[in-house]
Amino acid sequence: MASDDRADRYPFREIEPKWQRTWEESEQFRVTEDPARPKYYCLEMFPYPSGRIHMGHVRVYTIGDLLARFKWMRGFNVLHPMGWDAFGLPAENAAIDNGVHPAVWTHENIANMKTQLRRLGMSYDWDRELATCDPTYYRWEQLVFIRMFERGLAYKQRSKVNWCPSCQTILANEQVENGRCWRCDSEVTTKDIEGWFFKITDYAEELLAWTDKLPGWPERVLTMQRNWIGKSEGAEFELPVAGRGDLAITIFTTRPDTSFGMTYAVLAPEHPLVDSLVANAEEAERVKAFREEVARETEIERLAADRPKRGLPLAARAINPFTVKEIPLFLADYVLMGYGTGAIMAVPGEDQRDWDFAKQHGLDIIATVKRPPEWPETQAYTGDGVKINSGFLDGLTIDEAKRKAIDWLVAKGIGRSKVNYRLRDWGISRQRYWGAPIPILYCGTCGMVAEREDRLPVVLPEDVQISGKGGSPLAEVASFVHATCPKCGGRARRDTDTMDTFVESSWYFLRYCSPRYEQAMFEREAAEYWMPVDQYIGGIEHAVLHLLYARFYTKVLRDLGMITLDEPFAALLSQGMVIKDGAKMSKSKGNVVDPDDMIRRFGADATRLFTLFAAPPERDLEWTESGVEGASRFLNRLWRFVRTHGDVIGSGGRLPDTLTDAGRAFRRTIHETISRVTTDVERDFHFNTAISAIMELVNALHDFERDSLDGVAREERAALIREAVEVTLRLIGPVAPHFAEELWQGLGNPKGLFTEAWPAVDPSALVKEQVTVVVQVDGKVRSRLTVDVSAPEQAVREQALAEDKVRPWLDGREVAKVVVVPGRLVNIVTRA
RNA sequence: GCCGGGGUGGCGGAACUGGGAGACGCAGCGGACUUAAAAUCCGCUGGCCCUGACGGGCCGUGGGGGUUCGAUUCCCCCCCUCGGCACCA
Repeated sequence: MASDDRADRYPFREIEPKWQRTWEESEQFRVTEDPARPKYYCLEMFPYPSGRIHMGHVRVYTIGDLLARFKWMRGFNVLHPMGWDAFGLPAENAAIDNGVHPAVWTHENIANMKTQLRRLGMSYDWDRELATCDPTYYRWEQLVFIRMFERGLAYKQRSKVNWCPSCQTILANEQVENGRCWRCDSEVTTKDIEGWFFKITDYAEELLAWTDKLPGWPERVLTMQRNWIGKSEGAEFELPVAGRGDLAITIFTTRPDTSFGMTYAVLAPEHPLVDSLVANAEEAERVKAFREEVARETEIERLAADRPKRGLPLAARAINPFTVKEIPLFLADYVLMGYGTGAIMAVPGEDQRDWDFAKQHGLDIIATVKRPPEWPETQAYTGDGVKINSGFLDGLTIDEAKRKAIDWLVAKGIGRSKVNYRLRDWGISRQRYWGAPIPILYCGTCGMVAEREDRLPVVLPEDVQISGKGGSPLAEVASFVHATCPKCGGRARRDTDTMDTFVESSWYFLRYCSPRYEQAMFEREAAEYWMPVDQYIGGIEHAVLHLLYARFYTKVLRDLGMITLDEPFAALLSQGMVIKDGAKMSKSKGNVVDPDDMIRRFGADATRLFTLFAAPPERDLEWTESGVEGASRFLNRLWRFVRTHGDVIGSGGRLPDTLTDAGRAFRRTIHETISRVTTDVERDFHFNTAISAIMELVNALHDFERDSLDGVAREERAALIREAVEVTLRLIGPVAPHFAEELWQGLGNPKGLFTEAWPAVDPSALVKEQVTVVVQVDGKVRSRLTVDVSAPEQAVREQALAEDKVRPWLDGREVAKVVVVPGRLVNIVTRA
């Protein structure tokens, strides 16, 4: 037992708490703005205080800490803050289950998790810690809410919204995943109620345009956001209803060029025009039955692929304005009220859905694009081609025809070009307690009124009965609900909804810049200095949630004149999940690894080392205990080396002017390692290969120590070993900070490791006199040569051709060509 | 269906700009130390084949084609897989 207490193992249980205390007491990672130094804002997505950290947290925060410490050593002024995304449903559920108040539960969890993060040795500026449930925090988003309300960017509307029956609240579209609640996985239903929305659709075009201007973001995240915004360009125009001069159906299409092929049109079942289109009571009855049939489908059923399309023909007919022919009208479930105009022109010739529907109902199909000869008769054609059967569009390409068709619509005054987005406004009302109150009141005389800014914050009351029975618990708190009207002073009632917790996380990165500032959301100069976040790190699950909301909110703050900033996050790193036995860690699978347990058994540094080493950051990380043991073994090996060679390292002084061959080779390894680790960390985020390079250096150090006793002068040997050790400790510092700091200061270095500069590459150490050149015959390696770097190409070629191992391969063949890549290889190409 | 990742030893993963495939680590095997084990240290470790041995050959980065003196890397087609969007007109 307790084998890790043996003398040949480093005492992480002593040194880790020791250095954590020292760094904190010396306020080493406390920062202020300093225009003289380049700034680096390193931010990891802040955690929800669920109670305990998990391996996913360890992974993100380890990556962030590595970068922050690295940037410190690179001379940056580093802002590396931490805080708590403290509002949200789990706190309320805990209250319902255990009777503990959400505030109490949340603060206890924060205290726990803070202790855990400290045990990992994170370099946070704890002075900037914040919790979003604090009134001094959320008061500012209430202020912004009011300003958004005044500008129409926040509005209240009754509409069909996503409703989670289990969480008893509205969900934003982004919070519904495959028809299920993002948090509790219950099936989402729809509900027709009033709620508050942020007008994110006003920013759809800008949010989309900037996805092409964020080179530091991973492509997959940008793609997800583009898909989510879902821009489509086309035209909108009117179809007159035959015999009804008063009625026209507006449709949206991305293919106005195919208008001559429109052989029918379709309305969404719930389209408002339908009631005025029905001919008689009998038809009204059929429409009603059809609507009910469609409405019965659940969200999940609607998502199922290859459903047969349900349709109902109407007696009324429309007129295709291009052909001036009457066409049938249908209601069908494949047309959605929520997109475009809720009505389409159907072109079965060039749209597979319309084709399927037309076949089902025996409707006409007209091709308006010339098909390739081998095109099957059984499906719509969506490819390129020349327009046919299309009147004045005949002979044009699709793009030309689109433009000409739109021009024609505009000239006739019945249509226009139109851009549609899939993105919907952000529903932010939550019928729950543990969130920031919406600062709106309802007055009998003045109606809906925003709270006066000088009466903010609207504080969330603490004396609340939380039943979980539904409806906002705030509605039961008389002292909260009854207030005076900010306008007339009369009696008014407060809005009892709270804001989506994603509102708090949409600006916390700005608050970190001046977390105690009392005059505004943030101190402008501080924010202008620190923003944007230079490196943001977090999980892919927020690709279209938090990361879209935060981008939107930042643009709103900019347009409110609060800051000049277009985008909050210059670069984003989406780290992969931590998995075990091939699956995401979960209690039900029983494959959860507890960070505290790892820290207790292997120490924070070995845990950190393993999470960085086992996989590149953006990929999933398979947790293996033997891997952690390997990480621990490496640290112990280095520890033993430094401890048992103290005398050699201590006696290491200035390097002699000239080195032995062995010494020069070793020194080249040292400096090549610095170079590799630096680019791996700084440019590529290849932390795993950075660590393997350091491991190679340590291996080389052992070899050099052993092999240099003879043949290398004692001064040279000691100086090189010292250089190698000091370089290694500085390189491994950001990965295993306690370990490196202990050894570093143990060598008698007076200053802390993280106030030291990152090691610099000595270019002269990289110079090679000789290189190994591969000799190939017809692309296959047959020999290797060691030649002087300066050897002329001709000489290398001749030496290669004369090689003993090469000549047999040339026997009976003629040399056709010799390719020489200087310093790399010679390829001798032969023919019979 | 559209968009975006990815596919390399027993495993995690490496490979600059088209130039030695498999770095580093895990697991495994052999040896040293030990009464023994653990720990540690040294060595081997893609597959197939030839050789008594020293050595050597062939194959090999999802599959098929192509470009090239040379392809894990570039181009075309296909398969598998993960993620996003999706009766979105």
